[in-house]
Amino acid sequence: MYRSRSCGSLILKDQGSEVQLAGWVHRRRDHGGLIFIDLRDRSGLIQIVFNQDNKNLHAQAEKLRSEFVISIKGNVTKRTAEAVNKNIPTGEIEVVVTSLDVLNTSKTPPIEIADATTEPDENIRLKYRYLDLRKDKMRENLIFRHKIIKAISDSLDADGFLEIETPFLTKSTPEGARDFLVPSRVNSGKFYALPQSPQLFKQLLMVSGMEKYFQIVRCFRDEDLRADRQPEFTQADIEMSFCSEKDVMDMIEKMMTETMQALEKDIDQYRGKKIPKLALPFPRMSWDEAMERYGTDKPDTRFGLELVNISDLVKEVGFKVFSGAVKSGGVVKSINVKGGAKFSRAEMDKLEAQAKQFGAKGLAWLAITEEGLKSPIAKFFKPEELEAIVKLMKGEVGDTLIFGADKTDIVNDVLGRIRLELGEKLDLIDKDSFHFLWITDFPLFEYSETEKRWVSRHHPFTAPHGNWADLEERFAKDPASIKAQAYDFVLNGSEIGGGSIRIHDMNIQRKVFKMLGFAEEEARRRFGFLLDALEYGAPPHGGIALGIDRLVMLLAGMDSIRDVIAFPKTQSAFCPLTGAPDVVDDKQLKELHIKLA
RNA sequence: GGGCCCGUGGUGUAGCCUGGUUUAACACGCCUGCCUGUCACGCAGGAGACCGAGGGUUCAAAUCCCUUCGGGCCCGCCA
Repeated sequence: MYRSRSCGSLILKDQGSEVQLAGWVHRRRDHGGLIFIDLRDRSGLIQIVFNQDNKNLHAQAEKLRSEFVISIKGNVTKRTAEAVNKNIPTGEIEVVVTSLDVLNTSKTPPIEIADATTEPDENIRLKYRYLDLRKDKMRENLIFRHKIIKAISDSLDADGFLEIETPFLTKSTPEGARDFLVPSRVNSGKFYALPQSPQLFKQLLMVSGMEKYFQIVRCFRDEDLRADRQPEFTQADIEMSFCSEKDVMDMIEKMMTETMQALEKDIDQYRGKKIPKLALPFPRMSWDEAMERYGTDKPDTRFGLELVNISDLVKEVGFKVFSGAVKSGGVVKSINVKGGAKFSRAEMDKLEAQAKQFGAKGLAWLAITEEGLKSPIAKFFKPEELEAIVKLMKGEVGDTLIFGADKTDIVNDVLGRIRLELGEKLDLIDKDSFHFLWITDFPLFEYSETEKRWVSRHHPFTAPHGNWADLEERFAKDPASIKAQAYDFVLNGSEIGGGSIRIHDMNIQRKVFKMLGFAEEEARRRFGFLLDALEYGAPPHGGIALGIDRLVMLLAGMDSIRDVIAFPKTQSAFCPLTGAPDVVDDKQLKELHIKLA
């Protein structure tokens, strides 16, 4: 036996009892005759004391160094009033050691575990991840992650959902992200793909009559990495039968609320303050409205600075950039940057440079000052035209209006991004608030410029809104106007989940494949198993998948998904710890029937 | 595929712009010694980097230039 108690569990009431503890030497304070050690295990810290009552023991203690692993026996003692350390939970007590066992020594670690203020280069953190994870923050993050997953699982379990595993070695499907491929040894020249999500399997489970399925499951997408994107990531994948969109959203709201309740203390601790309770139901906003007001399908509603469409006001003005944009089917939108008039010319130039980077031709602006309107474009307008714009924008002295004029999607994209920049720059974002939001009524299709065809916005199994019978007619007329029974779940401007009601009718599914440009034969080859299944009494069904890593990151207030994943990869998809990916033996390649170019 | 930032003892940084008094500085850590109430203990002393790698410019390069490798943020990409 190495221990009878955990370090962090000791409390004042334990005084007088003899305990055995095991853990790591966190810090040592050697006073010569008296040695203090902060002993650390997963539960926390406790100060242990070596005095000179036992000379032999004291001599052993002198040799202890950072990160040595020890087991001790000792007596829990109340500290004197002056000696209490209010900074740690166990600060009222200490353990006077009576015997010491060094279980392992340690080299001086390249990461200072006890130093919470500095953070080594990420390369070093990942190479010595097992040390990095010893630090308080990382340990807390992993514990927090565990609790979130458990809360989600508990909530779904209580609701009658079954956790069912689905294959990792599966079939490559077109559409969507690039697949990770796994060569088959047994089937020469053939490949499995790792799932981008268990999408088709969970639908099949509905056909199987499982009714309510969930899985905390790894998904794989071979795309470039970002602060919030890893090639393998975890989803809470959910599917249910006989449900409407509202049923799914209601269910997720209940689950999220229960999860937030279960995590309340942890979240408050992360933020160092009480976080207000969530307001229910979460706001639901159509995709059209989100694009109109925020220029994005994942609006950060923690602050204002909304986009306002001023096309009607400017379609006849002399300024061709504005009127021309409207006349050619585009749009002119404006943001009232409250207090923006204080920006210097250089700051406005920088903002414009950013807008150009985002794809704008320029960024017009108009400052409302005590001395009147200041703007490089004012001279192109009649005074009453400017007045009307300022009035519509509710402009006041001290504000700056910025404008985007172009094709609708460019204006939305540019101003949407500029809005986020300004939100940060003007410090308008309450970092300790949680704005959950549903975006609904997505377009079913969008046109892909690269592929020169209509592609699914969500995925090809998404059910359209409206009458399914005249789907082809609607598609022929105006593909972009067809809305989907699809919804995204947004938190603070991040997409943390998305789902849809699926097509459960083989004929409709077949038609959608056709619209997407799959020949009958190809659809059969790629998705035949799904089409078959839909012919055997497939119930209406739908579901959603939540990105666990992002959710944990946002709730914990971290800036990178890597801080809530035990062993993540670098931006170049490399693992400094293991050295993966790496070359393999010729023998292995040969068995897999693979010849390198 | 593209843009921007970074790389200096074990760790985090300064120095670089404006090349030469730099024997490359500081903090943490590490080592030795002293110390019985510290808790980021204190005090005294010490070791440790030729500046990511390669090339170039120059009398002289951590410093300027080019190439390359690695890390980060972003665009593209991510149904």
